[in-house]
Amino acid sequence: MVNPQVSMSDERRERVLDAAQRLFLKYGYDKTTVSDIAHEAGISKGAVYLAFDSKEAVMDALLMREGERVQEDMLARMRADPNGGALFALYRYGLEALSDNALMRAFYGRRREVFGDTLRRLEPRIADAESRSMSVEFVRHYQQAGLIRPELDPHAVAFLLMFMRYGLLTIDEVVPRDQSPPLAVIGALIAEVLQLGLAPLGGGDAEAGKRLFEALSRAALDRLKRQPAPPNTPSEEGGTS
Amino acid sequence: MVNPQVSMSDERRERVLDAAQRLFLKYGYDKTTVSDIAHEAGISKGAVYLAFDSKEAVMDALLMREGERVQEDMLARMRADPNGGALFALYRYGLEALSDNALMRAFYGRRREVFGDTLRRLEPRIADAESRSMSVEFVRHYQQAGLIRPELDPHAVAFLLMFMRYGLLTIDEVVPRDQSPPLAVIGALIAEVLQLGLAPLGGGDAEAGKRLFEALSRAALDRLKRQPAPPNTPSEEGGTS
DNA sequence: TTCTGACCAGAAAGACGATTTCGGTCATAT
DNA sequence: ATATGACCGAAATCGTCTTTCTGGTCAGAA
Repeated sequence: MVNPQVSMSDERRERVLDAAQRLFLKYGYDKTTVSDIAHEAGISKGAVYLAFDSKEAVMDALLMREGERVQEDMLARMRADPNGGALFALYRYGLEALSDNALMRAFYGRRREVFGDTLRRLEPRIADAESRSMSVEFVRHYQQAGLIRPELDPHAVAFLLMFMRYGLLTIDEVVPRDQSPPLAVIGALIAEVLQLGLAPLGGGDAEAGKRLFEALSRAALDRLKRQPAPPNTPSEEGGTS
Repeated sequence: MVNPQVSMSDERRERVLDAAQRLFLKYGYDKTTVSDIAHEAGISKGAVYLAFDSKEAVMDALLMREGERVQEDMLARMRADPNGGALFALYRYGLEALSDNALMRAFYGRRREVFGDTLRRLEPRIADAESRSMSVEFVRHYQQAGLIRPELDPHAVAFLLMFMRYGLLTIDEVVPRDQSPPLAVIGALIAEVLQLGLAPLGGGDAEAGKRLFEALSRAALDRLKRQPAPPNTPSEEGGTS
């Protein structure tokens, strides 16, 4: 069904996604119409439908693109740091990359103002992404690589990493972002605390961590890409009659 | 205005609060009527108004009572632990006490299903309670007492403690409570991580911490009690004309 | 071909009066 | 004194109808 041929409309798609991102973040998914997106992108409404099957497909493609960007960003930060493979650095860079991307921050924060009614549809994917990035399996791998102390309960550690990220990404509903300490300071502290609290004495082999993380995250992304399309959930509802 | 004489209707008040607590948690503030509360408490509606000025006053008194209970609970846990003055123990017991109180958990989690429209009115008080319990001043005191490493930025530490608690208390909107590791396990891990990550080597003087915390929390509670009534916010809205 | 914008059907958003609900009061009973 | 529950007015809810909006299509322009 999907045309394997990549036409020159790729740039068109990007512009639509750019426009959609701006408008979704500013007005929310529900209050943004397809005409608005077309106008913002400087094309006609029909052209949007040449590039995407539906409004939801625009959202999906946008999330995919931004998710990849976050991942690239995180990997770049990691590679730039000679000690970037240590758990503390990984987590820090992941958080920083996420926090720097407004759309993904809203995604993980499940902001209803931004995603509106499609949030329900996206929910499983958020949960999936969340568990993928800091799952129990992840923690086990790190324990085997000697980057997390082996005696710690991997479930508890995964949960800790999860709710810490959740808290950091969602607390700006309560404390405005500009009243919090700068992200770099927070990131550094989180990194330090996790390093001291979870890593073995000496911090483990940072290079091994770097390789491990790169492999794991690539594999996860590929798996995601291979998944063809998000299952349609036509808000099934009804009695038992 | 408040009658200084404590009548025997104190038990009546308690029963009303018990009833209100059950109903608020089960049906939410909006869907619970004063008649419902009266019925659940086994008295008439008029009697409710003999004990409280308004429905909002019931909510306020309930939150005050449960807040005190949480504090008592936390202090009890702390006192029971010979090492309870260490930062890690304090934070852990605070979280556990909070998590064990359904109403206060909903309060800190800003659950709209529970608090309904009054949530807006309560919001400042939540923020106040939040900052009170883990404020920058708090952290500074602990640094002076040698329980938190002095070189750490107190703002960052306070923010870390804040968003961690926020994340833990609110993540069960996403991950059902019964799918998370048991609170005791999480509490222990949090304690361990914070101890290793924030405390100086050796952990500092637990006794001093215990005394300090008790004093600080008592003072905070007293200050709160002295505050007469929450300011009425009649949802002011309108232009600048 | 490539793209446009008028067009459509179904959904959502008002309009609005009738009806019900609910916080709060008070005359009355105990 | 203490407590009750019928009562009140404001506000919310409901039901119904009308109007507007909006995702998606398609005949035709470029």
